[in-house]
Amino acid sequence: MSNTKKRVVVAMSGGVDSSVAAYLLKRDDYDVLGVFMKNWHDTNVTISKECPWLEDSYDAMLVAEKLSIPFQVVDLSKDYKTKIVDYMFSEYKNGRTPNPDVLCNREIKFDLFLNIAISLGADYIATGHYAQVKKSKLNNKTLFHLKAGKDKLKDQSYFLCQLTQYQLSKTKFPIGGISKKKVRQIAKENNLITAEKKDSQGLCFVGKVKLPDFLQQSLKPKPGIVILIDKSFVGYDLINNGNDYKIISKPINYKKTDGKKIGEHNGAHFYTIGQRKGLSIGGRKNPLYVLSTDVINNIIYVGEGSDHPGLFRSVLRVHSNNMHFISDYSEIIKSKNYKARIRYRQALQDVSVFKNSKYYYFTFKKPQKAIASGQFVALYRNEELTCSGVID
RNA sequence: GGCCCGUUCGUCUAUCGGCUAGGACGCCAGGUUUUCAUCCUGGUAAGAGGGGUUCGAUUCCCCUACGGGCUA
Repeated sequence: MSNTKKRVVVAMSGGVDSSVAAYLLKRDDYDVLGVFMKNWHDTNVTISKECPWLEDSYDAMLVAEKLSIPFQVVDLSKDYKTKIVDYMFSEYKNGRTPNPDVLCNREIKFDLFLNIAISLGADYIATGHYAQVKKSKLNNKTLFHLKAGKDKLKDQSYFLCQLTQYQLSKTKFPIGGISKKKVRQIAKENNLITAEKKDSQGLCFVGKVKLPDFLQQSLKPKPGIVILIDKSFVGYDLINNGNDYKIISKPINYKKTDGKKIGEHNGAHFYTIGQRKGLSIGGRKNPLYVLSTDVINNIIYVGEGSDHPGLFRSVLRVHSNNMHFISDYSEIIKSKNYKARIRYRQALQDVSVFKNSKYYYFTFKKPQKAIASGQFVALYRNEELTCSGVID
C-alpha cells in the first residue's frame, strides 16, 4: 500500500515557506524527501564573513528532522556559477540588467534539481513559492497553467515566468493557495524552527551581499562622465507622438552633446535605468535618476526628478527568439485582455501585444517607469501567467 | 594698483542680533522586496581666519586669505 504513495522532493531553503511546504506534503501523506541546494559558497565573492548557507541548511535539516522526513544536501554551486553568475556578469558588462532569480528557477531549481529529484525516484518536486499550477484538458491533452499565488501581496509567479509545460507538470506549490500569514501560523503551530525567521531577500542563494560590491569582484571600475539630459530633450517628442513601432519601442541612444556634464562615475556597467542611489552627485533640487547607460562609450545619462520624461515608455519590445510561451501561443496573443508586469511585485498593467516578423511589441495603457532591458516582461490573462520574454 | 560684491553641512542654499543654524540633493543606517531598481523612515554634517562693538553675534564694524564689475 505504502509504495503507491507519490514521492515528492521538496527544495528546502531553510526558510518558513519551504518548511511549511514540506509540512503540508507530509500531512497530505506524500512520500516526502527534503533536499537543500547549496548554490553558493565562494568566500572570495561573498563579502560578509558569516556563512549563511550553513545556517540555512542547518535550519532545513532541523525542520526535516521535526517532520521525520529524510534530508540531504546537494551541491549545485558549480552549475550556479556557470549558469547564473557568469550570465549576470556578462549581462552587466553589456549594459543590461539581468534577472538571475528567474534564471535560477529555469536552470537550477526546475532543471538540474528536478532531474536530481527524478533520479531519486520523485514523481514531483515542490518549492515554497507563492504560485499555483492548474490543469486543464485541451484536445485530450493536459495543459498546465501557472497561476498567481493566492496571497496577492506575495505572488511569486513572476519568478517562474520561464518555466515549461514539462516543468509545471512535475511541480507542486503547496503554499500557493494560502497566505503568508497562514504559512507563518502553520509553522508556529507545528513548532517549526523557521516560524519566525525573517524572509530571505536579495539575490537568491548568494545572500545578503550588496550588488555593487558583488559586481566589483569581477567587473573592473572604469571612470567616465555623467551627462544630464533636460526634460525638454527633443527625442521625447518623437517617441511620445510617434507611431512607428521601430522608433517608439527602441531604447534611446543619447549622445554626449544631448546634455551637459555634471559629474563622474566609476563604470557605466554598474548602473541600471531608474537608479537613483550611488551616483554621489548632490546639490540639486530633485534627485537624479539614471535614464540610460552607454557601456561602449562609458557614459551615464541622468535626468532630474522622478517625473522626468526619459524615465517613461509606453512600448517595449521582445525579440521573437526570446519569447517564451507557457500555456498560450502567439495566435492567442492578439487578445486584448492582457495585463503585464515588468518587475516582481509590480501591480499588473493593462497592455496590448502586437507582433511583426522579428519582435513582439508590448504597448502599455499607462507609460511604464524605468523599463530595463535584460529584465523579463510577464504577460497575464486573468490570474494566469501565459508567457514572458526578455526585454530588448 | 584704486573703488564695489561674495565667502554657511560633501553639494546647492535658507536664515537680515537671540540658533538647539532650516531645507533639498548626496551619503550612511534601518524598513519594504527571493532579481536590478524604486519607495518609506531615521541619522550624519556647516556660517574662511583673526580682531572688535554688544548681555548676546552667522547676522553690525575692521583687517588677512580665495572668487565677480569700472580705471591707468
